[in-house]
Amino acid sequence: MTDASSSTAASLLAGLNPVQYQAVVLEGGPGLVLAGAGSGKTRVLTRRIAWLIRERDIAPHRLLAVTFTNKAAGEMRERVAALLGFPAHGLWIGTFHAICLRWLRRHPREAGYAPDLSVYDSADQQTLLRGLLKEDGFDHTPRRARELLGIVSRWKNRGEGPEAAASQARGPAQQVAARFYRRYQDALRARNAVDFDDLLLGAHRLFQAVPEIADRYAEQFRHVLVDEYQDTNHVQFLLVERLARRHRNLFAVGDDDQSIYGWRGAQVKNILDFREHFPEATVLSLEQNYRSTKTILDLANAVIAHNPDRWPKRLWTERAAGTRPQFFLGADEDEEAEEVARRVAEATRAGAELRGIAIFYRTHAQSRPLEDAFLRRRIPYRLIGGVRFYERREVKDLLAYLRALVNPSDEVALRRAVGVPRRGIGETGAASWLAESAARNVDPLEAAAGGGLESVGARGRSGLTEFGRIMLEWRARLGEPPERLLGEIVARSGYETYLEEQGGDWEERRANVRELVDGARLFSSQVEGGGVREYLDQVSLLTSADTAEEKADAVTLMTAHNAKGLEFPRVFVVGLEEGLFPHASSLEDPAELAEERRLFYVACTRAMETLVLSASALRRRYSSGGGGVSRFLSEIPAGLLEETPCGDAPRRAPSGGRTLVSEGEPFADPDEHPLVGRRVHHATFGSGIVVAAEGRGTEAHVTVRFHGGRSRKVIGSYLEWEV
DNA sequence: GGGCCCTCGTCCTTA
DNA sequence: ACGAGGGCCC
Repeated sequence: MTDASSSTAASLLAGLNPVQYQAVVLEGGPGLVLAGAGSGKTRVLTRRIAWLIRERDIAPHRLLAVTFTNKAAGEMRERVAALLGFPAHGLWIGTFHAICLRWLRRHPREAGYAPDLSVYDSADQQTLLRGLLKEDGFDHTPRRARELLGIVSRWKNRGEGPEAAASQARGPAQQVAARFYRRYQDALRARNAVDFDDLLLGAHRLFQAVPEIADRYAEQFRHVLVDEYQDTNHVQFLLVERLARRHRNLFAVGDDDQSIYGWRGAQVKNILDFREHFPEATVLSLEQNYRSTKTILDLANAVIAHNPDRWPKRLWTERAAGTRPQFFLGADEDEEAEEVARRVAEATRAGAELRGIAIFYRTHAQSRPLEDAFLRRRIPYRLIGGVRFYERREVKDLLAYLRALVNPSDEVALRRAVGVPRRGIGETGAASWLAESAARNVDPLEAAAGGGLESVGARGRSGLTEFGRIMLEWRARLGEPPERLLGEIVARSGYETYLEEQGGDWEERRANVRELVDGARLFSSQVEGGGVREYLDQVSLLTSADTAEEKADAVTLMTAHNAKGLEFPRVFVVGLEEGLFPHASSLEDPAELAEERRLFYVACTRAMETLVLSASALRRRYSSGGGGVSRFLSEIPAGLLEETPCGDAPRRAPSGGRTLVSEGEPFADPDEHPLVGRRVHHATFGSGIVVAAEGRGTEAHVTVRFHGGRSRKVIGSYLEWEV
């Protein structure tokens, strides 16, 4: 489906089915388009924007389009330009977060912030909250901080402040969260910082506090278009409702079956109640799927049918049945991954392109065995998400310098910057420095440069003074392009030398540092007037998909959440086990379980031609093998899924890495080496994994699940044991 | 005491 | 990859 550029009006409407057509040309009030998976909603959105600009003469700056990722925004912008034959300058298109940040930058005072505010990512949030918890003697483990931040985030996404939270907090965790909600907000404000939720909330408060500003935007935006409407939260609803109040042209596109962000406050309710909020709304339903073969669609439909409270619809296709989706069970995660890699290799021998193949999993931690398997077979892959480039330590270290320069109140950034490279200022020294600066009401960098801080020990003082001086020098040069300042920081802070001294994978880290500077250079060359502030804004709102290398022919590995909105000819969904997918934390709650099922539905409906599902009998980290295969598999009607063996030949000993040791050896100290879970090799049956054991030493009777899922009881001494 | 380096256990999903 | 905890050095 390529939208070729053309200059005739008809071409904007050509090739659309009747409902798509109606959606593109919808006028005179709000519209909700229920767009099933693969029903061409991106096409509808881009054609509609182009149509409004060209056929209805709406100036681009009077259109606001909200997308779910920056990448989607960029692609949509390009497609619209291609349709129009010229770029739509001035078009407001981006994620809610990016657009809200833009408003906060334009009206910081009215929103209650000083200019140059910092955007805190989840790591910064944790650093901040953990500090507060520690101060008050509360549990300040990362896990606890994450839990509390999750609770606070849900309040924020409902638009509830600390008071409302305090009055409704139930149970010990919520009460602690409510207590620290206020303090956390105060701490953010003191640092002139916002977290991701505050971006939305801040814009909402801005519109409430200064209705004239809201009215101005509501007047400006003749049309407001929102993609992935099922994943909007209450505050986002309030924002679009406010912006569409004047012209009533809210155009929402979404699919209640693909709502997968309930845990961060999204409410399907926004779709289900659309008619109540906008009684005059036109509701259209896109039910023809153009993406998947019939069997894949049938499978997905069968699973999602197990969810209650759905907007009634039935997705259909004209496509042929195609290849029946397959399932296989690996003995453990390594074997499962190995089988995925084997099938990928097989597909490429049959002519498949690697870029058309994707592997989806529930959690990032599952990528490791897959990466290993692809590395062993020398199959190129690209990993989306996981440890993202801009979350790497060396990258965050250097960006902390820029943040601290831009926003002198950003203590999280100041502490980080002063600590790397080491300057003799540790946690205590930094705390004294910042406390004394605050008490004396002086800028921390000025105070540091002055060298007169009494509370900082003699040993760290010279390092701190030097840090303050150099930072002040750089701060005076904030008008320079980001790459020049970054380059300066790298060179004069001695950061690369520091990396080298740290050893380990320092060369890779140094490469990342250089890539960071190159990225900044690219930014300045592409963004007009793109200074350090704009650069920081951009990197703090990047999505994991934004940094992916597009051109490479490689298999794509990502979480099912990241898969939303994408499609691939060949899809693998791995790790289908109770406790993993559905995730253990969802098993108690029917609503969360339904969301897991939607997530599985999203994963399956990405597939165009072939779909392979898999699980492993034993998994080291999560359900520890007790969970069994996912209930979602049993929800698939018998005829729609073909059970296939996992592998055929006994595994050859991998070259390098693992080694097989001779019989008996691991039994030298059986107490230190539990037998269950060990990988073994048998002369006749091949390799497998121990699932049960009786006795110990060479006399042990062990049950082994071999390749292909067959289990056998054998004597320990007949096996080679992998270490 | 403070700074810093080492090892070891833990990690769901994200703008 | 990150923090906690232990040990070493100033």
